[in-house]
Amino acid sequence: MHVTIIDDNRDVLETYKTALEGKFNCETFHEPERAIEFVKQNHTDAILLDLHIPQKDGFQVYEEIRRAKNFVPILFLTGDGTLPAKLRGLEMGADDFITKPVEIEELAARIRNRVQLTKKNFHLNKTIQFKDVVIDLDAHQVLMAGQPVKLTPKEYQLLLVLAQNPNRVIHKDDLITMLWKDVHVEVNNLDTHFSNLRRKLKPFSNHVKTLKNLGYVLRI
Amino acid sequence: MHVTIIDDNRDVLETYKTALEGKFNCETFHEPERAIEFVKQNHTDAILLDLHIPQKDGFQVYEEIRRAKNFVPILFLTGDGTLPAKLRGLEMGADDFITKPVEIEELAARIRNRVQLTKKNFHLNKTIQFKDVVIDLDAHQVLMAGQPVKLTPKEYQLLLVLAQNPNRVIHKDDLITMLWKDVHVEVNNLDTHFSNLRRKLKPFSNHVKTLKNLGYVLRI
DNA sequence: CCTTTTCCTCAAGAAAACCTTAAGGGTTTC
DNA sequence: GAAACCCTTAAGGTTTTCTTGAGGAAAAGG
Repeated sequence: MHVTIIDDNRDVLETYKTALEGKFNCETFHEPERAIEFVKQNHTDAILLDLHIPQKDGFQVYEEIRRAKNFVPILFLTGDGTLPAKLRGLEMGADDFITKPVEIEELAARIRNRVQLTKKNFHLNKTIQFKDVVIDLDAHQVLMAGQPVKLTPKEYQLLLVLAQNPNRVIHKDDLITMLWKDVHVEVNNLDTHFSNLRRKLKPFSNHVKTLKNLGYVLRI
Repeated sequence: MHVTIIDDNRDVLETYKTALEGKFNCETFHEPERAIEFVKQNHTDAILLDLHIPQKDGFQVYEEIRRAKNFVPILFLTGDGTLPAKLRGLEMGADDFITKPVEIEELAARIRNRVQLTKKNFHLNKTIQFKDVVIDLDAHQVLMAGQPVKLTPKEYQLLLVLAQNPNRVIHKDDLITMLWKDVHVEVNNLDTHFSNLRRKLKPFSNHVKTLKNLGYVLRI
């Protein structure tokens, strides 16, 4: 199981890393930017996030990661156990809010707990079905009326992101970040792929809605 | 939101009930059997479960409820903060393990957090509701009596600001600042958007009141 | 009751965002 | 080396949304 730990204090980072090393594979970061970049591009089962990191506000880091990976468990682990901080963290949808000091065993248990619960729920949506359209997330395949639809990688990625977040608007910027990382492309590029996707997905394509100035959403 | 609280100590039960009463609809039980029966037959958004209840082991109660309702959030709330208890509770898949004493605000936040996460996993969105109008924040969609209402971005923003501050007058200048930042626009522009919004929201629109020389307010 | 101010509605032009098509350049496959 | 496939960009057309001004209605204040 892979756990990503983010904390500005290298000593603390090292402490937790060694303590958890036997139980998980740990990746540690003391620069939030690096961490965000890593998390976007690699799989991780859970993220341990300290609130007080210098360059960026911890809550802000949370938001960025959450936008990129909607379902990964993010646990706040912090020395700031004040009520307002807790309330805000929980309010934002953090998967846990753990105040230091904490026993390593409990910390590990809470991480495992979160990963376990996420998995339990995730298996609910391995395939997305609507009318005669089946999106099989595992098989990387889309079926319409039983017939496979041939999508290019970019088209499939787009559909996948939307399908994993049905009825949730995904911003154009986020889509571009997810598909192209840091490479700059024209916004129109995205439009073109959507155009092609819609053509191939007709008549299902009227479920792929555009929200002007915002982004796209899969309405089911 | 409905919360079911289970604790053998009636005083404690009463304490938490009154403390949470303003925030949730609470059902309290000091006999686990009754609680299990109730939970099986009624809807509840979350369950607060004390470990040390006499007739039955708390973990056992947990298992029974979990079997009956696989996805309802169950939070252990207990005075027994020993590590083994915590580990066991988390290991079993409890949604949280809270050690008394705990501030009511945090408790409430943790309950809300768990309910929210459960919704998210079932792809249920954050919403604001007034009468038969539902504002779906994730989908950026407004429903009236179940029917979608097509709003332009500006209209949606206006409605959202008012809905997030119900019964509070928002000054025109503030609205303009929120929607246009530093760009200068005629005040009439705002009026026009409100006019369009009201037309689309009829008959709900009589809740959108104008206060001359002050601003607008959403009266509920 | 009249004046002034503020607000509402309508209509039309302007602006912005979006969609589609087509063409060129990579890359992979045969 | 050719063909097929995919990605990217530009350009033009289309649609949607924004903005403004004007006239009338409603409220406020004397």
